[in-house]
Amino acid sequence: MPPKPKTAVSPTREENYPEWYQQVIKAADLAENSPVRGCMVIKPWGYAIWENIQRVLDGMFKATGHRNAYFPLFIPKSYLEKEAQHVEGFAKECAVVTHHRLQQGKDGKLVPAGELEEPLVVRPTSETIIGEMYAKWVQSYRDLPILINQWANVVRWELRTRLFLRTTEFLWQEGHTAHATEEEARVETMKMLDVYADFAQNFMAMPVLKGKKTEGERFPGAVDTFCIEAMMQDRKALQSGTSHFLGQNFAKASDIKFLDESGQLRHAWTTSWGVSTRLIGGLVMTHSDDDGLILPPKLAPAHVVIMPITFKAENPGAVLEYCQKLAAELRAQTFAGRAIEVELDARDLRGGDKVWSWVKKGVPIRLEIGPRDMAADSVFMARRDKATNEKAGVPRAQFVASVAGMLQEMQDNLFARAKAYRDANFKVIENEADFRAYFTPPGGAKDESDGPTPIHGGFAIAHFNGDKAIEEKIRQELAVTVRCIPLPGQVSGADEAGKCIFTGQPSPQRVVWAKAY
RNA sequence: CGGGGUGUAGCGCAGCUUGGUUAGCGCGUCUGACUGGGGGUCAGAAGGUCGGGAGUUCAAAUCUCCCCACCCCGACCA
Repeated sequence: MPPKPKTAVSPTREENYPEWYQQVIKAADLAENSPVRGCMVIKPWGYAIWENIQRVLDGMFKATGHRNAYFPLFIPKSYLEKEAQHVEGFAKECAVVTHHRLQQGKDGKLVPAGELEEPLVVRPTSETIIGEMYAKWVQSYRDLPILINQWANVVRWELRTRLFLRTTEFLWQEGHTAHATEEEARVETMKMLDVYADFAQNFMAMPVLKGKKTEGERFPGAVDTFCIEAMMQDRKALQSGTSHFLGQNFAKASDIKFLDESGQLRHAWTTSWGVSTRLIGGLVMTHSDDDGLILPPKLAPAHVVIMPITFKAENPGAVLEYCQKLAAELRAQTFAGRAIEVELDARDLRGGDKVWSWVKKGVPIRLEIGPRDMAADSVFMARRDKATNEKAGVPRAQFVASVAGMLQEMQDNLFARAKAYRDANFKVIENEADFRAYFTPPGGAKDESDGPTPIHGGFAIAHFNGDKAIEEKIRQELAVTVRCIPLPGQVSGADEAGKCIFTGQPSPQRVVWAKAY
């Protein structure tokens, strides 16, 4: 029997970060791998987080004038072929439906039959089919803008997958808008980028950088791709949301045309923007520790868990009743615009198991309530953002009155902690030698073929003149890429001109380099 | 699709080189008792086509051949 681990999750982040990530997901019961390779089963606790993400974002989309609709899962192959770069970008990872029926074969097994005249592609994204519909809906400038979002699943046949971060099928939302002018479409692109940044920082408590992608990292078919980039605890970057200015590329491919005020026939300008279940991976890797998940209160499926301690109570029923009454009191409180969510866990489990199960699930506040607490009319409280054994008795009334404030404080603490970590691992780099040293792990391991490399590096802020060949060379040699060209004011010192650290050529500003998911 | 590796109980593994009675171990699971505010102890129980097929042999988890699946690395990616 191996020695009992000191932490609820093993290995620890330090020991093996990728494995730790998997173990946190398992310990928190968020999701598991499915029988279908590369696809995941999102379990209730994980799905509840997604539902909270959906609820908040959906409200933000509605508030910015968007409406939900739903477009088909299947896209005729010919649609995908309309935009050249788009084809190139997605063709290699499409699931294709070629038949519509199964028949019993000679050996009794089912074989596909009824071949389709035109194969259908399972959507990897919906620009093409939505464009096709918009072309019908738009005749006049009076029909614009169209501001639509859809919540859907998409399939990208990835070769290497990781729960939440990259799966063959994933859930997301994709906004698709069409506008009469370039200016309006550009404003829309930036507006939604701001919505994502706002959501990431104020709800996920995940600091993000807003920036623009380089040509190589751009969405296939887009004119400009903007992104929010977050730093995980292994100091790698996670692209957490994207907003694309598509110019007239898709409007031309799908023939979205309208007559303007002067009677001129013009192509519309379109945008698209999305975030996915990958955000849950970001949530895990931003806040969690070696005891499991830590949830920002605003997205936690439960804010408070109450565990009645009834084993040596003379009257267990009274303790339970006290807990139920407390739960009702708490539910009457609001936090961040919704009722406080309370779990009352009266399962017949040993105390330790029960407590640790909620620690691992990341519930912000845990209450253990036994006869002694009831007698004192108090609660015995622990917070997930503090040490597990740091518990204290608090008078019940005081706790109820302060719970919302405490949750907000935890939300703020998580953000502050994540931001401090990110800022501590931001480094302005002025020459190539320092750059290479920064991204070379201790011990000098080149890649991860001999196991995970120690946590190292971070976000490097360095001048770069945009040479694609150099970007590719750095990617090959160091597995480091330009995560984004930060928008003005996002990174202090990034906006000034200088010289590219690789070529010495003039560079208009510094860009953000990092290893990425 | 190239290189490497692994398939034995729910999970992790031993056994295989040197074939030999009812195939083991750890964890987990279930039941009960004692317990219990840092995940406890004891007793008992369930659970296996040894990835599949063919062959060699008196005898195959073990040797041979074929097939399948999965994992890791590379190329590609939200």
